[in-house]
Amino acid sequence: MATTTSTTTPRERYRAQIRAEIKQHAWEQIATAGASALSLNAIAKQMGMSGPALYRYYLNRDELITELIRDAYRSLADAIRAASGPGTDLGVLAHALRRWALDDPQRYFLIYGTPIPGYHAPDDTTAIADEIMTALLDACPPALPDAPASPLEAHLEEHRAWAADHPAPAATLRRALSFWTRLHGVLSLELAGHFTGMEFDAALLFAAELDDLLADAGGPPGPR
Amino acid sequence: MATTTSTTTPRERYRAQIRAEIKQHAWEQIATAGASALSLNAIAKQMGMSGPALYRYYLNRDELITELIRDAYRSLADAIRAASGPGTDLGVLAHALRRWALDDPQRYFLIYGTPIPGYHAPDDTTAIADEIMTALLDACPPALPDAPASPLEAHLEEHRAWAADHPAPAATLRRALSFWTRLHGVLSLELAGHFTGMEFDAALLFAAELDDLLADAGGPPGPR
DNA sequence: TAGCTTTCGTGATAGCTTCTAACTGGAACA
DNA sequence: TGTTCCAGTTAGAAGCTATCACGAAAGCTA
Repeated sequence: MATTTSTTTPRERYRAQIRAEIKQHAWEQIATAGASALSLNAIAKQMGMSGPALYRYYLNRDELITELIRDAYRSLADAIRAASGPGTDLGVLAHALRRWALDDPQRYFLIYGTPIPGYHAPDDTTAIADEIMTALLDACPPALPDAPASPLEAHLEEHRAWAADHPAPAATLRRALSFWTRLHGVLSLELAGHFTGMEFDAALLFAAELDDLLADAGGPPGPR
Repeated sequence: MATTTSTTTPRERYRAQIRAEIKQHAWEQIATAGASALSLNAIAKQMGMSGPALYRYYLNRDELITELIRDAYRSLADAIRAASGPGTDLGVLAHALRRWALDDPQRYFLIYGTPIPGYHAPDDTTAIADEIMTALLDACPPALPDAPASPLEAHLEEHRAWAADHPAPAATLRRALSFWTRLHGVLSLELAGHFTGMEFDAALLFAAELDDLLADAGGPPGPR
């Protein structure tokens, strides 16, 4: 039996484990009380040690939250990539997104929720966001060549730096943006509970919006 | 010159003025640092009095925030109503919504941002939400009678308690929901800064989404 | 006008938070 | 077997929410 000889020192392994344990408790707190209620002190007590001990592992509360945001982004990108493939369409991606969001709403809001005015997301999250956008563009069906370019598409033709390394035409960029904003619109309101008073099934609204997005690709009229 | 004889006592008037002043400082704090950073202590100091004094005017921090949420809802409803009228279409409403949102992003997020798991919005906000939804339904163009009913519309036909006092058909309800979720999707991501990296103009995306919503009403194909 | 009552603002205090500083004990390493 | 490094401790500063008891001021009423 080959015990995997790691290149890390015992101290490093211990450190990594404690850091992971801290994050796990942090996620539990966030899921039940939201990110604003996250308390380093409470985490320390749950782990059976005194408050200041955690500062050996995270510089401060912000650094921990930043890492949680990074992990959330990473997790979303993984979920999207797991659903992506050579023949995937937007529908598969959409349902992967929805399942990921419903799986832990507060994790979703950590990325797409209320921004803190002063706070800036770490740089590597933009790389992950790019990765997600690329998967999205890949899944977009090829645009119809005969459709007239809208003002937005003309604008995107000249402002496509965010998709510079993707060959998709402006019509596809616009489709990807609509996919993103429309599904986020439904998901965000659903997760925030804005539909609770009304008795309809948010899943059907999500599906209908998705249908519209897919229908606009093929030939038929699309609206209803 | 008739000095308006008010029915309120001096004490009540003073109280109302201080409460308003507190709220004003609260809005400033929220605009610059977000709602989670709102500090009663800091407000008291800004007003030149000691911390506990504020508890004469608001039971606690939550009650102040609740009132701010109520005011935000009220303000949104007023903005929508001001834009509404006998002949208004969805476009006018959409731009009123967008202007209101851009005017104070944190106020928008106070309503539509990350929900606090434990917190429940006050009951009267649902009444205001209904008012907004009614204005929205009123502005929706009459649905085409020949369009086939989608699964969502069939579902809405049976779950329309939230629009019980409005004669609009299911197709219109679906249109209103799409209007809400799509525009919120664009606005929310724009205000949260998720478009900042990409260089395109969010206003054009908003306009394009609005065009799609309006086009689906009239006859022509709609997509592009 | 005089006195009573209500209410406003204060300082003190408890308990929570983040975060720093100094110290101790033990594990890893040479 | 030392020596070094680091984890975790307690103490403490500064901030927060929130409660309490007190004094003072303002309004209401006789």
